[in-house]
Amino acid sequence: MKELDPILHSQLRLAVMSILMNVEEADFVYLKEQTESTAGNLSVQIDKLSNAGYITVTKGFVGKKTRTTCQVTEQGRKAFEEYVEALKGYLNL
Amino acid sequence: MKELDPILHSQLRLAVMSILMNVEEADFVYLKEQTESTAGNLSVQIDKLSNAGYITVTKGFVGKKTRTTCQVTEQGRKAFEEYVEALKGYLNL
DNA sequence: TAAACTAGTTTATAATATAAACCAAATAAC
DNA sequence: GTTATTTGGTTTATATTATAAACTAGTTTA
Repeated sequence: MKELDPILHSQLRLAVMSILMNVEEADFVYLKEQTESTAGNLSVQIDKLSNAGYITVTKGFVGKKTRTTCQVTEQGRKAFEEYVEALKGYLNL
Repeated sequence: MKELDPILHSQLRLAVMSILMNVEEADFVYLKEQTESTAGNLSVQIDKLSNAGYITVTKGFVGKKTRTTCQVTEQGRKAFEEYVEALKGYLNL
C-alpha cells in the first residue's frame, strides 16, 4: 500500500487541486464558492499548496479590487496524478 | 463536492477498511503487517472504526495467545462505498 | 527464573484542520 | 463627507487528529 501524499490527503486541499486540474486558473473567490469553505481555511490551505510547489499564486488587480489567482504547477499535476494512482490501491478501482 | 467522511479519510483507517472489504475477517497482527503501521497507531484507529460502527472487533484466543479479529459491518461497507463515490468527484474518475 | 518476545493499550506530543478575529481597501448609505 | 457595510483576504487561537513512545500482561525461550 503506497503512501498517500499528506499534502493532498486533505479534503479542502484536494478540492482545490481537483478544480485547478480542470481549469487554466481560478481565483480565490471562485475557489471559496466552489469548495464552500471559509476564507481563513482556504487561505491557509492555498498557502500550503503553494509552499509545496503544487500551485502558483498570483496577486493582481481587476479594476481597483485585489484578485488572487491560482494555477496548478507541473509538479502539482504530477503529485495529483500519483495521489490518484496511490488511492486506487485503497479503493479497489 | 460531497463531504468526505472524516472517519474514512485517514490513511491508516482507509487501509484497514480497504483490507477488510476484501476478506471475511483479519486479525490485528495481519493488519499491522499489511499496513506497516505501529501497534499503537493501529490500536487507536481500530478503536475509532469500531466506535463508528464500521467494524466489529472480537477478542479471542488461539491456543494461549490472544487474537483480536476485525470484520467490516454492513454500515462500514456502505460508508466505504459512499466514500469511494464521493472521492470520485474529486479525482475525475 | 530471568530475559526476551508477542499482542496489544494508554498516554503524551506533534501536526493538522478549522474557525474566529482581525485588517485594509472599496463601495454604499446617510 | 464621514460612517457603515461589503469585499477580499491574512493571522492567530483552538479543537481535532495522527502518531509514537511508554507501558502492561501474558508467553515462550534460555
